[in-house]
Amino acid sequence: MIDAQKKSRRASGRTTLADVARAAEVSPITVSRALRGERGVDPQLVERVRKAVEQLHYVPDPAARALASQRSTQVLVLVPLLSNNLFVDVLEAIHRTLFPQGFQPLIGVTHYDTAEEELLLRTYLPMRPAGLLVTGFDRSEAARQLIARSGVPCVHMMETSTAPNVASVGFSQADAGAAMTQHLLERGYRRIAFCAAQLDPRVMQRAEGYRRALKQAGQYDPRLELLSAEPSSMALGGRLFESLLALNPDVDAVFFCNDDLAQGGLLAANRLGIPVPDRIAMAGFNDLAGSDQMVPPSPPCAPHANR
Amino acid sequence: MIDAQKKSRRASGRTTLADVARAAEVSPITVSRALRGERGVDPQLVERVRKAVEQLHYVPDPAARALASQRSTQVLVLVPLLSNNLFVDVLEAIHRTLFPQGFQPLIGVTHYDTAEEELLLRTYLPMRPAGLLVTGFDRSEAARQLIARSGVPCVHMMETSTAPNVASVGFSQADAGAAMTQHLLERGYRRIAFCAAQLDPRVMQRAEGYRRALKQAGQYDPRLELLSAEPSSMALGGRLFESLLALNPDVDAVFFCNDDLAQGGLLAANRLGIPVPDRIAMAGFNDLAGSDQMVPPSPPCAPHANR
DNA sequence: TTGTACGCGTTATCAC
DNA sequence: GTGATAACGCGTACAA
Repeated sequence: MIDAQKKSRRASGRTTLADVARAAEVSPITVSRALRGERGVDPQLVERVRKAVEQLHYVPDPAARALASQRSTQVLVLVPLLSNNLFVDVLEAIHRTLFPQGFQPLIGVTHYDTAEEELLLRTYLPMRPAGLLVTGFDRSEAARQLIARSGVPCVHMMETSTAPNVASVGFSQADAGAAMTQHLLERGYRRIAFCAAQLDPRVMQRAEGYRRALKQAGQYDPRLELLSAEPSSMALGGRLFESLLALNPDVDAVFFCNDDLAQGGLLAANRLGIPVPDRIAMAGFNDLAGSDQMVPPSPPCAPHANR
Repeated sequence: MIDAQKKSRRASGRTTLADVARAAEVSPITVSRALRGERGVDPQLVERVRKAVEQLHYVPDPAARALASQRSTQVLVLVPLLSNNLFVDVLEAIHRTLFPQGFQPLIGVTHYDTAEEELLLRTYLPMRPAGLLVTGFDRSEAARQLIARSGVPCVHMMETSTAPNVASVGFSQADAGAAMTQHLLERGYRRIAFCAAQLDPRVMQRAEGYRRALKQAGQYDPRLELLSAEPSSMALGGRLFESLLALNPDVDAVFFCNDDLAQGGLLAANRLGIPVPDRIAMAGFNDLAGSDQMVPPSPPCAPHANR
């Protein structure tokens, strides 16, 4: 039994890079380079390494990697909710993109709470994720500094920014809100209400777009805005719709800030025997599951990107 | 400039345990013990350490911890889907329990695909998670062995097992399916259909319970079972319902294996002008969001546990 | 292109 | 109860 066989007191039993190196008769660093696909390694050695890896069933240790390189392969992704399918779709797309490249999404849920987001950042940033994806720009100053000082590359999702050194991917929520309102105006509706819940920044930006479009058309009436800070739900959509009708009997269209509210509003209208869209038109947002099953159904949307 | 100050070529700039040890004038291992709340450390030293940690803004390095201890603080959680709110609720409950205890859920989505689950295990088990939560018992033999050989403590969710050395938390899906069917029988329904999608193990177990109850009552008719391997959705629920009526005009009740199917079936009935439950009764499963907004609404459920 | 030497930051082991 | 020492498994820096 030679030296290489002597057992350490702490042996984890794990096959290590050094084991592979011995088997392939190269130095450990060559194995490391070969495994990470670093170029500039003799193809013959790469092949020797590959065989040794296979024979020994070698699997790299992520913790040792992270410690030595100061970077893990996890990508921290912070979303407000999982109960809104919009974010589930986003997470699926992120996984489909990252995972095959050797990165793993690490999901954190903020519940639209900046304090919770801050806590998640404090917990996960020390893991030195390879990247960070956050939702929108609404966060605590402390969170902003945590991100900046961590040095972890950060991309903002679901909103856009033109600020320098800020990466973002999304669309203008305000423009989208204005476009929806404009569409209703073009269909001939004049008393267009806006029903919203959650009141997160993106909802408020859509509200801003709604106002902009109506003011431009000279049709803006603040009484037609019904905002609730409650979490969005079908039940709330129904209640908002009933309140709206009671407060403004002359309303002829409703722009719900999210599809679940719209679904609830539509079901309430069905219950109350109010014809849609003859008596009142309804518009939703985000094309959530089930909207195509309503009575009347929402029109088909263009297929989502990145599906 | 003394020895302790000499800069390594690779200084990461990070404050380390050793820094804290110097500041608190104790050895590194004492800091380590104090921070992990190991008992048997002099309270005065613990306090000195606490102060030094605060002054230096020390944050432990998870990678170094994981490497030295062979255990991370992440808990791998594998669920089939995020688009079913049932699993989102489960994940929320898991987070609420683990996170305050210093563990972080690491979410993986299998899409009911055993190959995908296996790949996730191969990717994440090398991170040496502190624990593993998987959904049900339906997995590849390779996956089973990966789990067993990893030595990571594993709990199975959503189903139960009496096998030795198997930890599980859940209820009997078969018994639940039988109970639902029994309830419909007791209400006087006789031609009770079962509409299912996805056909994952838990759905099939509920189907088994459905059959058991009907056979026992002498009312079982295989023609009343409508199973589709498609993913569950409201749209599919509507289609299944329409097929069911066309194939079995005498059906007087439907047990949908999941609430989204039931919602779709109910909306289809509304569209077709079929009175529910007068012409046909409907039952769903899992109490998903929105079921209380249907026409007629689902009766209120007991509050979920662990909320 | 390949290798040597060492550091990454922490915890296990064992002695005191 | 506390500490010295040596891992843990890999990547960086620099030399050859």
